[in-house]
Amino acid sequence: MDHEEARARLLDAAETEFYGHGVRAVGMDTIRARSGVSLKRLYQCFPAKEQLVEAYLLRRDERWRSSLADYVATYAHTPADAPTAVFDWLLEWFAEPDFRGCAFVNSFGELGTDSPRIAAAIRLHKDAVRGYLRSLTERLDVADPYALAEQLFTLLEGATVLAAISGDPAAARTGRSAAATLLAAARPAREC
Amino acid sequence: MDHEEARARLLDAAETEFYGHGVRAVGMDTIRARSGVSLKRLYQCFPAKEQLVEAYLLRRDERWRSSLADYVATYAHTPADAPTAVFDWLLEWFAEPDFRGCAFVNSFGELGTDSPRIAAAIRLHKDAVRGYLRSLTERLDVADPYALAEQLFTLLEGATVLAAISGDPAAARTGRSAAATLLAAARPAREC
DNA sequence: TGGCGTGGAGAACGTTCGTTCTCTACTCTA
DNA sequence: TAGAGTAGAGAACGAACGTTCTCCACGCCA
Repeated sequence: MDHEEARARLLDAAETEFYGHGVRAVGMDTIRARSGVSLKRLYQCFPAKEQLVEAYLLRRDERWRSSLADYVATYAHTPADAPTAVFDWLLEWFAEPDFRGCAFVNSFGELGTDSPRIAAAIRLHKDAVRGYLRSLTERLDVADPYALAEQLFTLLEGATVLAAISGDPAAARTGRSAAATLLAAARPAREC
Repeated sequence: MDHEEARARLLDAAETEFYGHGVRAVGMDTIRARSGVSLKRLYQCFPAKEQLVEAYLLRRDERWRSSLADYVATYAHTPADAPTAVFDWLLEWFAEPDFRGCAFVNSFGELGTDSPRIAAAIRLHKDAVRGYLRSLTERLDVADPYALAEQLFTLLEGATVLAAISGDPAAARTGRSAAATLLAAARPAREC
């Protein structure tokens, strides 16, 4: 097992355990056991737990946004369909058996106050999502695409929180219907 | 100091510390030090940390909803103003210096998987908020008040998450404008 | 073949956790 | 004043944490 594979297995274990139970609830020995990587190599790859958490969040950010963007690119045939497609993707995510809300929101609640590095990684993710939503609304014929993107972002975050706590993926449908209404209201009123 | 005062001081300390730093980050000795209640009395009032956390959440639920409902009752002069008044209250909450997001969302991320009692307290709170929002939309002349309440709930949760992570209370204004648009769209289209 | 450096297994370190125990001081009642 | 019960301060306990260290087995160049 070379350095790259050890790193990947550590990040896989970190993602499963930290996302599933919270960061503070999981010890480094659990990461070692689940990854099959020795403690010595673990600390060679990540000199401290905080750096493992940070790397886990950065990798999850990239994968999460890629998955969303790929889905929207595939299923939204026109720019006007993109915002609702975001919520279709959310519905699939919420229905995954190990869904437990937004990893970044959960980590922020746990560590945001006491770890500036992790707080920064979390803000990086949220800003990237915001940027992605803006790229979708900028293509639409609306008066204020940034304001619309912020509203969609708010719905996305709210749906995620409510789906996690209630356990009901249908929260995505509420977000979707609200997004559709906001989208319709934001379009220049041609038909009037 | 009698039993009631000890209990209140413990809950005050628990609220400050658990909300400010997360539950797992705060030890029982910190609660003792901040409350001025001896460890022996602490364990007489709350035989385990989990029960202190549960009591902290239950008390916060009552106070949080009372504060919101009082504000809305005071400042919303018509039923139609109530939904946006909710977001006016949020703006004030977000601007408080120790605001750190929703205590229930944060606790759920930390403990929701491993502590059924705390998960239940969190769901109780969210269901109570849902019920309150429904009581507001039921008074409106809209086709589906429950669906509208769920949309408002989604915006409320999303605004809270984004305000906490970004540190910008303006997230409440985004929620407010989206709520106003949804409210207008939900009203029977008399004027058309 | 023989030394040598790398890597794994897991013991060990010091700290902190939740929780319990000990000891002392004080306050009531007879 | 003597005795009994309560409460506080804080030591003590076992477990778990993040991190480091020890020891041994194995693969490489002379």
